[in-house]
Order: sequence, then structure tokens, then C-alpha cells
Amino acid sequence: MRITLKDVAKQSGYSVTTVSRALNNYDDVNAETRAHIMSIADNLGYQPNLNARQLQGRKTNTIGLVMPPPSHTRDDDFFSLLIKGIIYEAAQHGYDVLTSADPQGKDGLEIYQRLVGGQRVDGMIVARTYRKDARLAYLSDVDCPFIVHGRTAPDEVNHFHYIDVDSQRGIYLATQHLITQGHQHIGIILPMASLAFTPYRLNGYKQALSEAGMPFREDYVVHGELTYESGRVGAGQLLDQHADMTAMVGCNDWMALGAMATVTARGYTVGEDFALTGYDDVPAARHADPPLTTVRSSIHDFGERLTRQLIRIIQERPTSFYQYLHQPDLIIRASSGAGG
Amino acid sequence: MRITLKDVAKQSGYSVTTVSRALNNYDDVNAETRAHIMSIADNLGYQPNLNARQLQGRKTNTIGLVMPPPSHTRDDDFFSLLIKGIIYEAAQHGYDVLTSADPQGKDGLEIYQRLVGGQRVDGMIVARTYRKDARLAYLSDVDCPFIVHGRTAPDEVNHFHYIDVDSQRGIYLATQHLITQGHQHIGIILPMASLAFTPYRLNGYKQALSEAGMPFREDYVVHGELTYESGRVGAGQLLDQHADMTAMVGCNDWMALGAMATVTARGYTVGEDFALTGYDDVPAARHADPPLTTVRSSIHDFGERLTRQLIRIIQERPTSFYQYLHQPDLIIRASSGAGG
DNA sequence: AGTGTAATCCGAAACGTTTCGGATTTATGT
DNA sequence: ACATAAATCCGAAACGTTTCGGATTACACT
Repeated sequence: MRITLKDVAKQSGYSVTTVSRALNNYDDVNAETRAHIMSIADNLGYQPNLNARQLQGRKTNTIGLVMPPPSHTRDDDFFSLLIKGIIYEAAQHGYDVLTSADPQGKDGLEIYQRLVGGQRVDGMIVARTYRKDARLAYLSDVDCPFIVHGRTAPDEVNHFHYIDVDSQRGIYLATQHLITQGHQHIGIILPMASLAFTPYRLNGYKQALSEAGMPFREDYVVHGELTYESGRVGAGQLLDQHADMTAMVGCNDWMALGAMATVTARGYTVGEDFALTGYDDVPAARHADPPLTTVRSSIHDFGERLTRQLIRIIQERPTSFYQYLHQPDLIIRASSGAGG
Repeated sequence: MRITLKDVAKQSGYSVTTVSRALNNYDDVNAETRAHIMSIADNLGYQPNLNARQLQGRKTNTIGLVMPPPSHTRDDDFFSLLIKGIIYEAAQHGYDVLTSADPQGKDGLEIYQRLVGGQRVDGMIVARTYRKDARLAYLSDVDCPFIVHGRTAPDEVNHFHYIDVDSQRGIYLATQHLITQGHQHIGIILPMASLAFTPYRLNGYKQALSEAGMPFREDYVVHGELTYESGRVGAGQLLDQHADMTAMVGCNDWMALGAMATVTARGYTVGEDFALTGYDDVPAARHADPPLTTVRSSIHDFGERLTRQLIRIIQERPTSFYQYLHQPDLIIRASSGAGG
């Protein structure tokens, strides 16, 4: 049978009130009494019933996270890594993480209502956002602390705390690096135009060219999916049309590795007479031959930062919005010909 | 202000009891009454306070998971993937997942006591086990449903539900496959002897050789870490000593990819006059050149199976132990010379 | 008319904790 | 001695829900 406060009270001869206050380190209980009570609680193996405690309107010390539909996360491991960062950072602050998912595969409002309305969490991390996102409206409405990973569309107001990655800058850094290496004809393999971050990446590429006084050429751009195969094909298209091309910016490591295969097959030596960069820094990038220069934005770090800020928001209820654009790092390896 | 049962009761003119029973679909409330109450609850945006409900001794519909110390999980993404499987499968059954970690980096008993003793979960998934594991003893003691990923040491009794992977069979399949391809001199690059599964893997290798009537040669075995670099070096050692070797079994994809680099550098063409196999089927394996034959045991599937069984254990309280040894699959690609 | 039964509803207690306000005892200052 | 303050303790109410046992009404059957 479970041990309750009443049991400890009975055993110790003090009231339930005093036992509660002793165990919670209130200063209106005698030091000896406290010690006595504590030792009894310990002996009995007393563990407070957290539900009863939280019923008092106390904090749950728990943050909530709703996974997007599995169809969105099956193939990449972005979320798995994010969660890991969240959990460990939360633990540092004494918080647990309650994770849920919609069995129907929607990312339904219902789960938010159940967790928040049901008082099981102190705050939420929202993972993906949509236009006119009902979840954000709900959370704002009920005044539940939350932080979002990612911005909404550029034409909507961001009246909430968020963290996003500055992918424009990432591609800018990569392109600039290639320019510094002396390349004049630099192609770019972009993701599908439908993805939200694609325009940002294109902008980064253009920005670097323009700063260097180099022209932007529409025919140096090719689009594809975020896969090895797509990079392979895309690089082939670029090389077919532009024999003078000596460098390419990949918008994803797998695309870049696919491009590497094509470029190598055509007789170039990547890192010497041809340069390539990727994006993400997946493990395979470091072990590629030659190792791939790439842009890293630590997903783990994202998880940590989201969590740290959410906990701050929960505890301090700031009035202004925390809106952070993560600055990714350029990881220079042999594939871009610098120091390789 | 939060809407409670009392508010719905007042608004509808019925008692709190009736409102509660109406919303919980008890059959002693009139159909019209129920409809009326439900519509009012809906209008008011009533959400039951789950803490109060659970205080009644009800189920929490939550399963707990404690992450191992971050130092154990930083470099591999095993746990990230496992969690993903757990969360999605739990959602299918209407369960949430409460995850915690020890801020000190131990995997402490305290967290189990807090979650289980605090009545926040219906059952636990235990991730890594040790000799004389106090956590297993505790969970058995308080009669909390739990399932373990991994077995204890071979010399301890396994009086609990568990799921593990049959890595002996995985390496057996890989070795057998190489033998079928006609290879007579097959080396193996093993992990450190200190790892629990290393002996299982060695056994699989021996078993395949012995079934084929081939001798086991101690000097065909080399040990290393689970890294690319280690595979590179290990393969070099084997080739230095045995010029007639035409195949190697890697105990990890990264080791195999490292070996691939060495073998290629020595002038062999992997997939034609040399065969290689890996283990794990990381993304890089599929995209290697040539693609790597490897052994896959879906981690995602592990997470799902652990969860499914735990929920069954929670609901049915079976008297016998569910103990499952996952049979991994051999994924045949070009690196082993079959159909490549 | 009286009895039994089904349908519908509700009051009060319970779950285990915290908190409010006060009670009792002991020490302090004059 | 006497009022005042400090230290220590506790009873009762509260948090929001479910459940137990019974109450009330209506209706059918002898």
C-alpha cells in the first residue's frame, strides 16, 4: 500500500500539516522535529503524490512537446535529435518532458487542449507552424507559456517567442568561402521552391555574389529534392551546360555528396580542381572522401536553447518576445579546397 | 479562469455528479440531459483537470522513460530513434510519454521513485541495464509494470519482460552470405571486448564458419572501436598479414566504411574482387560507393515493440514474462558482390 | 391500492496534498 | 508581573474529480 503523509504523521506523532511543512523545508518547524520526521519518511519510503500536489495549483515542472505527424519525420532525424537536446536541458533545470503525438497523424489542437487544459504541463514547445496556426492562437488565448521552433510566414506577425535558423546566412558563408578560394563560376543546387527556407538560401547565395561584385546567373541554379540522387542529377545538369564551372553550393549534405559522385566521375578531383559545400553536417559529411565542407547548425543546441528559454518564460513571464535567429557555422574541410 | 465541473453544473442546472457521469458516458443519465450537458461543456471549453482525475487512482495513460546519461548517448543516435518509435506507438494506444533524465548524469533510482511513486506514470521503459540493477529491483518491488531494452548479463536471471536484439544471428547472416559468395578467407573487425555484445557477434561469425566446415582462425580477428578510423586501421592490419583475404565482416557500418577506404586504396574493387559487410544500416551505408551490404535491426521497430508490449503488460498484467529476441535482417547491396 | 422495478438524479465522502488562520507554549523586554 | 514577540504546531478548508449509496419519480404488474 502506498505511504501517504497521513502515515508519516501517525508514525511520527505530528500532524499532517507539520509533516508536510517539515518535508517542504518551511521555517516554522523545529529543526529536531524536521529531522525526526524526515528520517521516518525516509524509512517508510514516502514519495509525495505529485497529482495531489499539482491539484493545489502548483507547478508541474513539466514541459510539453507534441510531435508532428510521423509522415513528416520518418525520414529525417531532425526531431529525434531535437528531443534529445530538449530532454537533457530540461533535466538540468529540474523539468520533465511530456511528449505526445496525434494518433490520426494530424497535429491537432486537441492534444494541446488536453495537456494544457488538463494542467499537466507548465509550458509548451511548438515544433512546426502553419499559416494561421490555431495552436498558437489557443496557447496565446489561454496564456500558456510557449516557444516556437521556426517562424511563421514572412507576411504574418510573429507575436510570440521563437527560435529559427538563419539559413540565408549559412548559404552566404558557404558561397563567400568559395569566392574567397578564387572560384568565378559557382553553381547552386537548391531544394524545392515550395519549402519555406528555399528563398532564404537563394538570397544568401545572391548576397555573397553581389558583395563580391559578381553577377547572379539564373542558369547557375538548379532545383531538386533533399537527396543524394537529386544532387547527383543536379550536378550533372550544371556541368553539362557549364564546362567552366569549378564549384557548387549544395543545400544539404546528401545533395552535395551526390554532386561529389558526379563531379568525381567526370574526372575532377574534388578539393583540388573542384570545390563543393554542403549543409547540415550529418555524420557522413565528415567521413566523405574528401571530407565535406558544410554548414552546421547544431540541432541539439536548438533543443537546448528552446528549452532554456521556455523555462525562463515560465518562470519570469517576460513581456517582450524572445526571437532568436541562430547563426550557423561554416565547417571548412577538404572538399572546398581550403587547407585540405 | 479555469472552467471546472462545478461551472458546467451551475450553468446546466444539474449536479456535479450528474455532469461528471454525463461527460463520462455513464448509462444512468438521460440521453437528452447528456446532450444538453455536453453542449454546455463544449461551449464553456471545459477540460477535465487530469491531476484531480488521477488522484482518484485512475490510470494516467502515460508511460515513463528515463534517458541514460548524455555521455552515453551523445555520439550515437540510438536513443533519439528509439524515443521516436516509442512516442508514435504510444500515441496509437492513447498514451503519452513522460521522459526524464538525471541532471547529474547518473541514471539514478531517484527519478524512478519520483515518477512511479509520484503516480505520474502507469509503467516504465528501462533503457540500459547494469549488473544487480537497483532500478529493476525497485520496479519489481513496488509492482510497477515495466519492460527492459536489453538483457542483463548472461549469468543473472532475467525475471522481467525484455526485448533485445540477436546480434549473434546478425553477424551469422552476414558471414554466411560471404561464404555463399564463395569467399574462403574472411576477416572480422570486432568492437572492444569489453562491450556486452562483442562475444555474441564473434559467436555468430564462428557459427557460420563452422556450419560451412571452415576453420576459425584467431589471426583473422581484429578489435577496434566503433569508428571509421578504427575500420580503416583494422582492415590495414588484416591485409598486411593475409594477402589472400577477399572479404571482411564489419561489426558496424562506420568500421566497414573505413575498411572500404583501405581496401580500395590497396587497389581492390569492392563488390568485385573484394567483399565487405557492415552492421546497423545507417543512412551513409546506402549511399556509400559501392552501397554497403549490412545488417539492419530497426531501432524504430524496437521502440514500437517495447511500447506495445508495455501497454499490454499494463492492461493485462500477464503472469509470464515477455522476452523477445529481435531477429535482424541482412540487407544485401553491392559491396558484398551479390547482384551489385 | 400496494408492491416491485427501472430510469434518472444527487449528496457526501474520498483521493493526498498544501495553505490559511489561529492556537499554544516559550522567551523577551520593561 | 505583564504585555509582546517569537517559535512551534495544528484543524479545517480547499484543489477538481469520481464513486458509493441512496433518493425520487414514473410506471407496470398483481
